[in-house]
Amino acid sequence: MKRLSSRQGTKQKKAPSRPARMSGEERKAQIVRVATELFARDGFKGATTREIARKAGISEAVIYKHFSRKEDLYKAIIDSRCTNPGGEPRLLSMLKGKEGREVFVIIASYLLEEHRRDSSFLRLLMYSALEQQSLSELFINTRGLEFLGFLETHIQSLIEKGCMRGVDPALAARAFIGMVEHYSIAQELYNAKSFFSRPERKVVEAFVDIFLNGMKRR
Amino acid sequence: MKRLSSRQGTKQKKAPSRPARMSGEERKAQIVRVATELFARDGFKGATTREIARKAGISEAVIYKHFSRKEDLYKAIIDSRCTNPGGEPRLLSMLKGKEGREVFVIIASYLLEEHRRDSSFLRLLMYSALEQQSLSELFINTRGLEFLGFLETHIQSLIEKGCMRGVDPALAARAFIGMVEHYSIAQELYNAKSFFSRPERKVVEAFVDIFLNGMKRR
DNA sequence: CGGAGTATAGTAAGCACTCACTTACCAGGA
DNA sequence: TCCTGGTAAGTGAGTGCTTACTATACTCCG
Repeated sequence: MKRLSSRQGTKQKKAPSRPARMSGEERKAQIVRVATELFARDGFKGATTREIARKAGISEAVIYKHFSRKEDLYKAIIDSRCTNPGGEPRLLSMLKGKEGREVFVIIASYLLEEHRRDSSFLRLLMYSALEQQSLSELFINTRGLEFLGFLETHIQSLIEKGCMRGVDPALAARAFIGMVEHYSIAQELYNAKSFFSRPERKVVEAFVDIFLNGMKRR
Repeated sequence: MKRLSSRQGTKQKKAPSRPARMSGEERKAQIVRVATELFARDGFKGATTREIARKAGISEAVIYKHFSRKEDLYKAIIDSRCTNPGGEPRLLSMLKGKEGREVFVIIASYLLEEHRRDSSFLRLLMYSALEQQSLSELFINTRGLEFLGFLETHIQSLIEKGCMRGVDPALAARAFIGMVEHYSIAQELYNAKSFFSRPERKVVEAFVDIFLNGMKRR
């Protein structure tokens, strides 16, 4: 009886009994997707396997078929974030061949846009740092420091070429990233999606403007 | 059975059983102090009443004599932080009568020093924002936005006087606070107490220098 | 004595994680 | 075409532990 043959053709999810059967890899990816959302919202400790399961429409046991511990699931999320092709590599390729002001505009736009598009990354980052996950180092190194280093080198060479003043390039890089990233962080910190909204382009212009002018030789 | 009568007669404190007796207010303040540390370390959800009690050398029940719910304890912490006299009022009084470059130096020094002295505040702030505590608004408003506003007004007047370029003063204020505050936040985010350490004075000089030069009229 | 301060010993609910079991699906022989 | 067994995918009902929070009795001091 109860042949579920109908499911195949129709996409209706009215039957609450069993979820759509999935291949292992599909399911695994789905779990990671749901878990990302919840870890970003509630942190590692705050997110529960129960809710992840519920939101994925499966039982908790399925999670443990794919990930032997909650921590493994977290690790999988970080891996997927660090190796995903939409990340730093994209930025670095965008920067290829660019010079002068445009470099800074691209970096600033990238950071702002990236965060607006997907605030979960920043939240994951902040949580992982606060919770002192040992895993957070991986996170930090691949997504945090890498291009701070790039910027530092870039500024260093501009100073050597005489285009910029002799400010400590590491500090200068931090100053620039700080202006831009703090703008995004503050939207989370002050949960103020609205309290301070300017067109993204205007924000970028102002920051790049202040920074480049500030670094200009007299 | 197990009559603990032995304790009664002797006054020796070799028995680790009972803590020093305290007055209600003393005990309350002590609990808040310990709890602040743990909430800052682990967040609201992560911190447990059990550990707070253990670290204060008392039983959980004592906590609940003073605070009817865990949330009340959290609220007490925030109150104590917001009304504490070492906060914004101190900064604003330091700024009184100051002008020009010095204003920015004072603000930057204040932020850096404040955080170095007590990083738990920044952690509390970040946690309360991430965990979407309804209480965080109080936190934010009294300690976050207030002097962002002050800075904005100050910059506005400098622009009107013709000392600075006509950049959106709100954006300029954010840029400056961003540079400075991000420096502190990054020490938590990248848990890099060491990876990037410059003398505080140098950091302040560099940031103020870049910012003021960037805002100068041509 | 009375009451503030404290401990012991709970409670019910929630947590990560497990296990014995059921279902859906596919391959291949009749 | 239908039957059948192997297996991956999924489950419900746990386990033992931890959580926030409580009921109640004991101890000290004014």
